[in-house]
Amino acid sequence: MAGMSHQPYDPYYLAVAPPMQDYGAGFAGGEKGLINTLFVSGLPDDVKAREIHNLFRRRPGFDSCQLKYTGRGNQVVAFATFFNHQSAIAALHALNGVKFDPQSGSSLHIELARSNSRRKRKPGSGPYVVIDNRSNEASDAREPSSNDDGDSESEDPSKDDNHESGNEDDSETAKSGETTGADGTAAVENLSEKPVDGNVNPCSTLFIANLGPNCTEEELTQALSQYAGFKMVKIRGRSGMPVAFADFEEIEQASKAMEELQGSQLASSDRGGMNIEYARSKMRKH
DNA sequence: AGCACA
Repeated sequence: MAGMSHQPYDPYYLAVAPPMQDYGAGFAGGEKGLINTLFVSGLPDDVKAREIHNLFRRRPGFDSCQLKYTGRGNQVVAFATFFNHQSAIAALHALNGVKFDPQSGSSLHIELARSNSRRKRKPGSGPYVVIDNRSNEASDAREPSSNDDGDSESEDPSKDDNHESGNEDDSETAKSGETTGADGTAAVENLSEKPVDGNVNPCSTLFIANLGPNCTEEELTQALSQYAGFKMVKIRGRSGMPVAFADFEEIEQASKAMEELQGSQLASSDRGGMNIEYARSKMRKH
């Protein structure tokens, strides 16, 4: 967990926010000037804010979202805000193009928002909010901003109030084992304990499983190339359950990619999100 | 849970 100093960057996506807004100290964003909000369209007009929230809530670095009835026709759009730019990008790649409603066949179109959501996360407000600009229709779509998420999983609303800046790993890093001292010293040696991430030894090659049958190396490259140090990805075992190996220059870079892409779903996937682990051995040089 | 290429 120690000093990873540089952020990966991707020239395609380094969108810079217009300077006219104030990113004050209370703003949820990390790196100032970078877009960390996604604009979501292609939603069915009966979409609920809860659904949007469920769509994004598991993405690493997710902060909050809002559903907006534009008032133009029945168009509905949504904004999802993340704690930093890269998390937003990762979620974009993970969810762009996925079928949102199998019945209607509508698929999501996700892009970076033109500007960041300025909405501060107030202590009282829920994880999602609805803005209804429709003119005269019945206000049947009001959503309480409380937790009626549908599926109840372990969620702890009490710990996501204060992400001000630079949260490299705001996720659950140390959960099993009290080796992380409150004094800041993280003693990471506990011999009689299985690795925290359920994984083996760190490796600069990643093993990626739970891919859909028609996942391509191109698609994976799309998602992976946003991370610094990415070299290449290879798909193996095309029969039934394809897996992939993604090679990075450095272990730290592989770790970063794994953290952020863990569980994210590719557009091609017909199952859940990717399952990423360190590979057992480094990809051989080509 | 599924880890290849040489």
